[in-house]
Amino acid sequence: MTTTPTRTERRSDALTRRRIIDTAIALLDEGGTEALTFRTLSAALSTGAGALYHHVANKGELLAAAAMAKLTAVLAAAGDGGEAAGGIRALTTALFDAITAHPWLGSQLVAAPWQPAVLQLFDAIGSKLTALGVPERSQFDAASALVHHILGVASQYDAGRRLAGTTSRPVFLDFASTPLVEEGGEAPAYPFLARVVRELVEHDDRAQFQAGIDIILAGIDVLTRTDRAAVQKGE
Amino acid sequence: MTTTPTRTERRSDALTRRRIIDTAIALLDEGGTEALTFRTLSAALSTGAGALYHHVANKGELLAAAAMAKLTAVLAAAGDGGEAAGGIRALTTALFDAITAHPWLGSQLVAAPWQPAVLQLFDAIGSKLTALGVPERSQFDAASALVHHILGVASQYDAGRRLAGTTSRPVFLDFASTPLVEEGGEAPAYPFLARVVRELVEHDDRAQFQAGIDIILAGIDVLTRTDRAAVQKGE
DNA sequence: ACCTGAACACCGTTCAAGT
DNA sequence: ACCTGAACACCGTTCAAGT
Repeated sequence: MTTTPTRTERRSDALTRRRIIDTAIALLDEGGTEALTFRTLSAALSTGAGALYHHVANKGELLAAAAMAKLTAVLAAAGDGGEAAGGIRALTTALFDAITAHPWLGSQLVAAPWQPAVLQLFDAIGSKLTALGVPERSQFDAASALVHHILGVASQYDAGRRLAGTTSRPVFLDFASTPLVEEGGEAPAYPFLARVVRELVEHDDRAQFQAGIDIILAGIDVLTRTDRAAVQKGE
Repeated sequence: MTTTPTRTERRSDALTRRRIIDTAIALLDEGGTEALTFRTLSAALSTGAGALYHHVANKGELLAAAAMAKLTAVLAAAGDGGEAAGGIRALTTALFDAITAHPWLGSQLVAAPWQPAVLQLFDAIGSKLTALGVPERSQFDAASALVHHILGVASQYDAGRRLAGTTSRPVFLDFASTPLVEEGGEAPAYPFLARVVRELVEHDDRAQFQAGIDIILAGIDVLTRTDRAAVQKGE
């Protein structure tokens, strides 16, 4: 109960980089990207806007740090999940759920894909591919394909959330596809969209995400078999 | 030579939606996203900033219209490319090249994935999948996976370009991966990254993009065969 | 060394006033 | 109906002045 305060952190409300990032995450989780401002953040911390610059370089670095903290927590919570293909599915699904619950995370990963958070994600996926037996020369392409799929879905989801403010998604899709389909009079200008528009509206985001992962995993499996066959033939 | 001017467009410099969008595209192509402002745009058009709002609703709509115009041009220039898997490769590669040459296009597609431009892209890819013989129930997932991969790569590329302003990419990657790898003392914290970091730095973006497309196409092929076998068995 | 908060240099957008 | 351009309500960031 009587914890001895350290020299650097006497009071629990001392302004520190960790506390800034945690508060930023809280604001982002509650109100999305637009809720985080150096003004709202400094107000939440009961300090001046300029004070924050003593602990973070700028807003980009702050967002990257927030994303890194969040991603680390998500990956840790997801656990190991095993080393087979199921482990990759568990990891990617956990990430999808995190992005769904915290859309700002997805948009941040997409906005700056070279940030540490994305590198960590890349590494987590790549390690599992190695354990899965994917040949060395294909691991990089395979990991990239999986990460790109996650980033692509992440961008979709964040935009969908932004849209939700103005109109519900099914309504919007109806609006978006109808003029395209009927344009031109006779033959539909966008035949494929016209045919699958019902699926577009009614589909389950999560199931579709996993279907995409499965397609990529199947492709990776083909790559692995091809490579093994080539090795056996002596090349 | 003596073209009769229409009633609505007497002078060639009349302020019109088409001219606004074309000028916006020119600014974006020259200086990237940050070069397009209602102030720079109105200056380039020799008009007031407020005048633009008589022809476009807001900046989001302007960017969506610019992306749509650019994408339509790209898809038209790419031609049909045939209906087989090679047609999809031709189409996606043309898109990659367009995003490489005009990074603002990629970031705009990523920022608002429900915009007409993305729907058009989705349709173009979906139509080719139909012709390729992908079973009806899998077309949506397959098209989504391909579009997501394109969007994922698009986000990577735009961010890479933004980085290029401060430091070259190889240097940045060295900076980004080194502390991660050496952290912790003995065992590398990011074993996969440490192993493939050379590939990360030296890889060819275009080849990697195509490798990703090939992985997805291989996965789609597996899906197609599985479905055909199921149909033959009677289900 | 850290914090304050007014000030600066931008944005997108609006709107009374003109034509 | 269209255009003008000053004004408004925001941003991220800086910096002299305090403690």
